[in-house]
Amino acid sequence: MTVRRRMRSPRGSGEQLRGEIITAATELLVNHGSRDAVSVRAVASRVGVTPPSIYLHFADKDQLLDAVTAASFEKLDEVLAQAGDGLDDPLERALAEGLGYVRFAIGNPVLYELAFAPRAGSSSPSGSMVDEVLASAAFHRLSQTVQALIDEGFYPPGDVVGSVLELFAAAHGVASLMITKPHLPWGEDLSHAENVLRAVCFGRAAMSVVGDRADFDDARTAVRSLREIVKRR
Amino acid sequence: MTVRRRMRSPRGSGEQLRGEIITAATELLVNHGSRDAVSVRAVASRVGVTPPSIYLHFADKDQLLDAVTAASFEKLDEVLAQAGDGLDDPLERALAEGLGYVRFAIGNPVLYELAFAPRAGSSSPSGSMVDEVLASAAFHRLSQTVQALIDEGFYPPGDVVGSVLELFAAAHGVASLMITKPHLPWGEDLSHAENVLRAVCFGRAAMSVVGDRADFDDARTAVRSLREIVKRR
DNA sequence: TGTACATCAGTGAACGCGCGTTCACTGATGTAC
DNA sequence: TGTACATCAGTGAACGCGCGTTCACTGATGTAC
Repeated sequence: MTVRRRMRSPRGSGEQLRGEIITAATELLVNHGSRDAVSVRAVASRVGVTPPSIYLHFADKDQLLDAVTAASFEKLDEVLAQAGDGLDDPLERALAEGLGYVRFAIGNPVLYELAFAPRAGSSSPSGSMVDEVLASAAFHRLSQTVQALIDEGFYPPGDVVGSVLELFAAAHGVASLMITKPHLPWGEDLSHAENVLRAVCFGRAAMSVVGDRADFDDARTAVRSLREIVKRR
Repeated sequence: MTVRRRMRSPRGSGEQLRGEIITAATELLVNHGSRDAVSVRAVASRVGVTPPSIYLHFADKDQLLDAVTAASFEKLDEVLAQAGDGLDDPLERALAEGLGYVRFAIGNPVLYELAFAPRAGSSSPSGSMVDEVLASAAFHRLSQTVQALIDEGFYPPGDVVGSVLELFAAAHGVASLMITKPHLPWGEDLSHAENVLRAVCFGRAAMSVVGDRADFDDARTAVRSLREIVKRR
């Protein structure tokens, strides 16, 4: 293995190495298919630096991985922004953002896995991590879309966060399953993901009409009525 | 640490140790909160046996973990059976089984994590693992429920597996998120999971009425019509 | 302008550790003759 | 009935490995007087 030695950073800019470390760790995750590939030694070697240098910028390995995850979340928000760009219809935007989410996840499976891997010590209710997800730009973006759905009268008003979490759970479920069980018959494209996202969007809206706590007789009646309407059209 | 030595198995029943090993590995996963707690040494010690003995029953550590996962899937099927037992209405059974699934997952988070952790070498299309999930008793059970939904006219006929995967993805999404992001506002009970499952069930049925590939104008119209119907009732 | 000193961005070598796995061996139990 | 042998269910000790992390040190660059 060729060990390229990195140029030493000029005086004022020691922070530069920090970014290079995060990038190198991310590349290791992406190129090799496993998070085991990310060792402090491997990261250091890729940057062209010795292992102790890592500790000049991160207290320990966990903090490095946290930084990688944070960077991924920022990247995710960019993808969502691009996916929903120019779509004025909030329903279409919700679908597009959901699909963008799934596409990002299955395009960066190991990164995604890391972001959603249970980290040791996460059981501690450490205040700041309560809204690690809630505070992310990506979550904020989805919230705006859901708020638009509410304003349009398609989604029930009130619990924006809850509705976002529903969408989030649906997108995460499809993405996570497609990544971890790739042999299941998902089809060639993202049509399965699209079906799930459409179903949950539409179902959320329709359930709110028949009542959140409605039993299934209501749902059944609603679907039958719907069928009549469509037939008559 | 007290090392209890296990009695040597009588002549014909060496297979007995196999079961004890799987049980011990499972308990290690459950008791400690991490899959790192499962080392060959730790498992052997818990059983009361020396590490090399493990290799009398499993070719390597991966095979041991595979066996643990398989045992978990069987346990899952039992939970689903219990959850749906006595419910003749397929809609209610679908919801109950979905909730049972989520309950099992969040009740056994580390076991669940292991079952859905990407394993090295899973990229090889090794024939037998294509339908590891599809062939499971749990999947078969959900298929029967979905088939009943189709027979009842609530779900669209045809793609049973696809519809099961939708339910599966929804349940997995909620469960996985609740496990890995426990600080998000899920509420005290499983009401959020219930909302998602209801939405996807109802949405699936309703989308099939307005057409699988219908654009969102149809969905919007359908929801408005639904609202009229409910208002008039 | 010269020089002593502080700071910064690292290096080099080593630490102890637990891991998965292998190898040669043991000793009780059953079986063949 | 006795005994040689095969088999079974393990043991005990060791292998090499890569890991996260620490510690004392270096050498270039800036700053104070």
